[in-house]
Amino acid sequence: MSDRRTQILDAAATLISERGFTSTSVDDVIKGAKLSGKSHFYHYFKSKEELGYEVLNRQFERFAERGLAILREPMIDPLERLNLFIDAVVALQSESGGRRGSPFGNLAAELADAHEGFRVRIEAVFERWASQIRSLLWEARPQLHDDVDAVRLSRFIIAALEGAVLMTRVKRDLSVLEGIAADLKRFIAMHVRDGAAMQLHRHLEDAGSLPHGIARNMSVSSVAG
Amino acid sequence: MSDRRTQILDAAATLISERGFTSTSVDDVIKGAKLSGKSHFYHYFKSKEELGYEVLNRQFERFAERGLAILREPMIDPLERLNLFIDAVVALQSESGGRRGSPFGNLAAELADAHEGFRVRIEAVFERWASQIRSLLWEARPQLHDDVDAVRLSRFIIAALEGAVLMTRVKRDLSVLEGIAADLKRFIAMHVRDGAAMQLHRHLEDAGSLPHGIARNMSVSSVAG
DNA sequence: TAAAATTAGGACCGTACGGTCCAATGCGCA
DNA sequence: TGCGCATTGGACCGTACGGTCCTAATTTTA
Repeated sequence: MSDRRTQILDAAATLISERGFTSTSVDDVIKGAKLSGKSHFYHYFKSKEELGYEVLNRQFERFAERGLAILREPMIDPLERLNLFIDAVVALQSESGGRRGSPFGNLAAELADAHEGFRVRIEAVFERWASQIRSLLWEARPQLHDDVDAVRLSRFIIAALEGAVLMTRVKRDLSVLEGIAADLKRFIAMHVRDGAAMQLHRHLEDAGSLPHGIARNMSVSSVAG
Repeated sequence: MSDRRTQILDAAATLISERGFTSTSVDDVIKGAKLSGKSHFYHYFKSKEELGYEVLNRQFERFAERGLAILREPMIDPLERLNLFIDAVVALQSESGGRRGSPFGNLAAELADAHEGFRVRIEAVFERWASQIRSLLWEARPQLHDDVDAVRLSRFIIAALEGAVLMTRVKRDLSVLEGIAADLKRFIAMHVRDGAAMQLHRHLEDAGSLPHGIARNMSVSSVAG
């Protein structure tokens, strides 16, 4: 992959995450990537659409590096990893001051109905994400209730996070995301075997500021039960 | 309010909820509302922006009629109303086959960053929505734990629903929303006083098909406790 | 019946968009 | 030296967009 290509992709990713795909013109991308003109751009990408697809993949890979990688850490208790992952999403959002949304959620809302090509690709991204969480839940299954539905729970986690990011953008208030993240952790804790963690959560209203706390308690409770 | 105006607003609402605001042209609206030409449109609206604002308000009012009205029903137990409301959101989404998203979430994702005028108005819509849920929770406070944070819980409910609708659109699968709705009910049940409802929820995995069930049990448990 | 509001229809404008084409210039590499 | 790729720069095209202006017919209302 040439230098210029990634340069263009980076510039496009920033612009698209700020203004959306439709509202980002090829000329904007050219300016952002400091290209000489359109022919320079079309030397690397055959269309704006193709650029969009590649940006989407690239965004996922970045997200995978920073967020999803946590879900795979083999040395940490799986449920603790899940909490760390939620913290990572919050942290990622903090960097843009709550202004920029999830790069997938944005595109999803903008293009899911209008553009089938994007819809399919975004669906695939969500599926890859969900499958990461599912396999983590599978790993944590000794600690969880027998009737926990990993498919449903993974979807719930993603939906809650996407919705939280959206509301955070609208309100321009990071505390919205922080609050929902903490509640989400409590919801997950609800699925942990025996009552210990379920009673516990009420003493951990400030779970957001103690991200490691809950998960450790989860492990303890599962060992106890 | 003249007949034509509402006709235009209806057509615009449909188009915008299908394609988004940016991708809906004034000419599209004119075709949709069967107007004779642009001058006819601009006779009623001074700009496309103004149209958008009014559509947003109108969408909220419709949503308020069908969905939010349930939250205010004085004769039904408040927590049961909350479950009925969640069912109503699912039903609303079913009508478009899961294709059309929440009219607010769509606009929020599309315009929150790009257009301050819309952002502020969408924020106001969410706030009105959240305040309805807050006052319901206030009404239900004898049944709830003392430490329930109504502001946070109302935000969580809205975020989860918005995220669920978004994912349903992307996957084109209504069962996603149904599953998340059921989980959301369980999350709410988690805030109910004493352990009865919390143990109960595990026997009500199919809460989605028994919307009245949980809430009735909530009332019972709160009476018992 | 006259004034006022609504409907109709079209020409027009400036701008922006995605995309094409072309000609010229560097540039490294065999 | 020559081949091929990267870069530069700009003209150009068709289309679509939001919005204005103007005239005339039709309907409503006082």
